[in-house]
Amino acid sequence: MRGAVTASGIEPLDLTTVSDEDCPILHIDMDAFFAGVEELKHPWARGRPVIVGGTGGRGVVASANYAARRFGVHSAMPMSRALRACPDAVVFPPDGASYRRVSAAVMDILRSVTPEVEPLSLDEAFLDVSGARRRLGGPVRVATLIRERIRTEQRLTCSVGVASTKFVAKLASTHCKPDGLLFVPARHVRAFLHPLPLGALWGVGDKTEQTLARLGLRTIGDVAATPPETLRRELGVALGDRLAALSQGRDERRVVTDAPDKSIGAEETFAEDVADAGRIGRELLRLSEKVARRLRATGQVGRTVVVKLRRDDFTTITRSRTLPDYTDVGREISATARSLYAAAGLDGARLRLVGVRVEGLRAAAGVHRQLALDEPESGWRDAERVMDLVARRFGPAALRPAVLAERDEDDV
DNA sequence: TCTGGGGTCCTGCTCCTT
DNA sequence: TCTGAAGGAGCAGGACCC
Repeated sequence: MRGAVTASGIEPLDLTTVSDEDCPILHIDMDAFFAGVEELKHPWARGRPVIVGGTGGRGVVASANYAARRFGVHSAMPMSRALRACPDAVVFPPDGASYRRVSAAVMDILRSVTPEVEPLSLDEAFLDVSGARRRLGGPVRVATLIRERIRTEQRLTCSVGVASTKFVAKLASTHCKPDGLLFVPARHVRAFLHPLPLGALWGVGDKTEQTLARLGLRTIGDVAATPPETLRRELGVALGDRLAALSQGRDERRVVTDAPDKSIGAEETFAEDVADAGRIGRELLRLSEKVARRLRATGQVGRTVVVKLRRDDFTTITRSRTLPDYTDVGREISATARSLYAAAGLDGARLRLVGVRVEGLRAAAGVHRQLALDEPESGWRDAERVMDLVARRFGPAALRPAVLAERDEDDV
């Protein structure tokens, strides 16, 4: 689809009749990105249903191409169910390195258009192309150019929404998938938004949709017609106010090019539920080392350690502790994580998932670290930096704590 | 049907300090 | 010196997004 929203609906795009001057926000969304990259790597799979996702007993679909989607397959669907719906699908396990490489190339294309690029994930980004007008033309022309370059240089398709705000641009790109371009002029925003279902609103998932449905609301237009006090009372101040604004087409968020990380974490679902405290402790150590490595690789330190534990009945508890000092040392993170697990009183409980996350991040360079009285100046921190160097040279499995040595580690 | 992994944001509560 | 209010930090849990 290459169209524009008009007073009478969506029509073929004709810039001689409508101006895109006040709509500088672009939302670029790659079509079935992971599946598309796999099709490039494995040309024999082209034209067949392709699913990317975990192939273990508890895997879910991370991405499915449009041939697979015709069978009802969608992301986050359990793989077992996806394969029942589409038994002839070709299944690939996720290959993060390839996706990151292609994503970086796509982001380079976007940044060659404007430095005002806000990546949302590997396959999505917002752009503010106000500054590119003189060099490249108006927003719709820039969107067309980007689509052509991604197609010819990366052999992938994407969909682009063009609008005056982030929220509407994102809805527009979703609306024209796959391989589309949709321009929503500022004066037609409400006509575009109001017929859409509640779930299209940013921040409305299953629970919120049920709450709003109890009030008899079905569409974004219904939300727009509801008094803000009612939304606040039912959903809380923050969400109520946000939905009231979005439903009217108001969205003050700017394109942010360098938002700092708030947290870094790692988690793992066991192939089968685990009750053995020793095994859970080793998993917490492995995840802590992984998180610490990522902190050091990105030059960050953090202060709050959060442990996530999910029981076999899917109830999830979290426990956190804020440390006296910032850290990027795996030993410190794992000692805290294991002590939080011990204090949670889940000894003997069957767990399906454990996770470790570090919050309260800062740039390591800006943090002066206070040594404890009994702490040598060169300790685990230096040892782990040497381990980083070894891992970079010989691979991540070359060096690891002895208690993890019996495990194959392919996800570091 | 049976639910991954990486995140952000919000709310409500407790505790501590001023 | 005691007490209560206000505000901030820390913590736990839930909802949501891709």
